[in-house]
Amino acid sequence: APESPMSSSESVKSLTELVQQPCPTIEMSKDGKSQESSEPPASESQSTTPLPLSGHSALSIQELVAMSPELDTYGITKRVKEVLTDNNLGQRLFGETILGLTQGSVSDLLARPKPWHKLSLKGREPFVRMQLWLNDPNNVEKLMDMKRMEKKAYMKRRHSSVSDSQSCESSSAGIDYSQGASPQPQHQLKKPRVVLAPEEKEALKRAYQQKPYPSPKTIEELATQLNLKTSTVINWFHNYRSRIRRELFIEEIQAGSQSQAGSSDSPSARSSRAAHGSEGDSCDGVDAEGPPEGKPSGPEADELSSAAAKSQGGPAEPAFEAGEEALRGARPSERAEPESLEDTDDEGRLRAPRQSSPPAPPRPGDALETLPNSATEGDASTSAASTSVLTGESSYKSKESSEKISSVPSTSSTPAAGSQKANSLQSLFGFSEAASSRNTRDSSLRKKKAANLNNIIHRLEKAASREEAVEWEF
DNA sequence: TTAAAGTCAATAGA
DNA sequence: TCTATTGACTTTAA
Repeated sequence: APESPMSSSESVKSLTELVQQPCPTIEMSKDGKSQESSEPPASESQSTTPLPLSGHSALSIQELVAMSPELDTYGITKRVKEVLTDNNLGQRLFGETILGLTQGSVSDLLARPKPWHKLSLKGREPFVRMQLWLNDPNNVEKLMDMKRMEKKAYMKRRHSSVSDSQSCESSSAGIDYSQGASPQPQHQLKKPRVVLAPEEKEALKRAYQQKPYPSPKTIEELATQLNLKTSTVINWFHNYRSRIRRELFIEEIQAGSQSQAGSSDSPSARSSRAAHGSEGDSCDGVDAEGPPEGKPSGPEADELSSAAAKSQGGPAEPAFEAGEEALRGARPSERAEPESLEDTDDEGRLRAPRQSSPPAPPRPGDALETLPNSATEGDASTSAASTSVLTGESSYKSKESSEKISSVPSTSSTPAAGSQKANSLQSLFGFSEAASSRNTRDSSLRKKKAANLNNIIHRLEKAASREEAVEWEF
């Protein structure tokens, strides 16, 4: 990001002006996909930002991001969701035209926003775009227009293709057809998507509980036992770790916002929260937040924690047993000897489901639950420190910041709004509603944090083994 | 080099 | 048709 030579106050001002701009023009990007551009962060060229900045474009989006005050990502997504649903606008349209992201990414982003201070510059971009969009008084109209245009274009296309039977337009279509028609031609242009069986996921989760950062050897073993590609196992761990991390973030955010009792939730926002809350796990077993209304450990209960519990050597769990059975039948995977699948330390308790040893494996891990939740506590201070004059972006925030900070220090550093500058930005980046109030599920959160802590421990151990001298910060 | 962060895009389910 | 999930890939950061 371009470091701005401006003083903070100047940047506040310009940013304020910038974002407040009603935005007379929206040069719609021809196409949402702008990602590739990977413009150099320092680039001044405005042309590098194909998406509508919804405001004047003296600055590139990168610059905007760089000088943006801390934004309440959760509040922003909440509002965006409201606006979209209220106006019957889809994520795809919104994502492609406003954010330059695909539908899936948008869905993910809206459902699980990371706290601002946890985001990289790149990661902040969509939030800045969303904020700008929210501030644009004509945002909905514009999107509606887009929608209409798309529809029209679609109709037109369909029309022409109908009348002009032979060419179903688009060269790409040809590929698809040939692909579908003749299996032969190009051997899979695309490799088929791997879909892990529930049992495989279970096994991987248990492995994760045992070792969030498995050694290459362990990965190899897992892959062999589950009959998966090594890369699949590696990817799974990467994904799982990062998704667990995110779950923790939102847990904290929610815990924080609810602990300060915000009953002013708007219905739609509430419903959306509830919706994904009840969904349970978003990262497949990571459990977005476990049971919505405090069901302690039902079938839907926090998977992460239950996984931890499971891995603790608790009694065999029915579901799991079933899973093993399924795996046994489903996978022809010739499992190695009934030995510990893990090269794991001492206990080597983890076992992937295998034919030879159907009974539930002992599961280590429960102890985690009792661990202090220091897991993510680290950045509270740093983020707070990073909070600049620019902060104080939201009334919503400022209203709760103090409590939030005390209740959930690690969530998102919340600036204490106060200065005039902050106020001016409040109007800019202000959020109209209070945080949604939700029932806390402390234990769930605790468990997750414990898992995270476990994760950290692994890293510490790893680092220690490398004999690194480090100053640990937590 | 490795892990994290950020996305894509295929899919499933509503 | 829309949203959510998730394996894989790309980029970024350490």
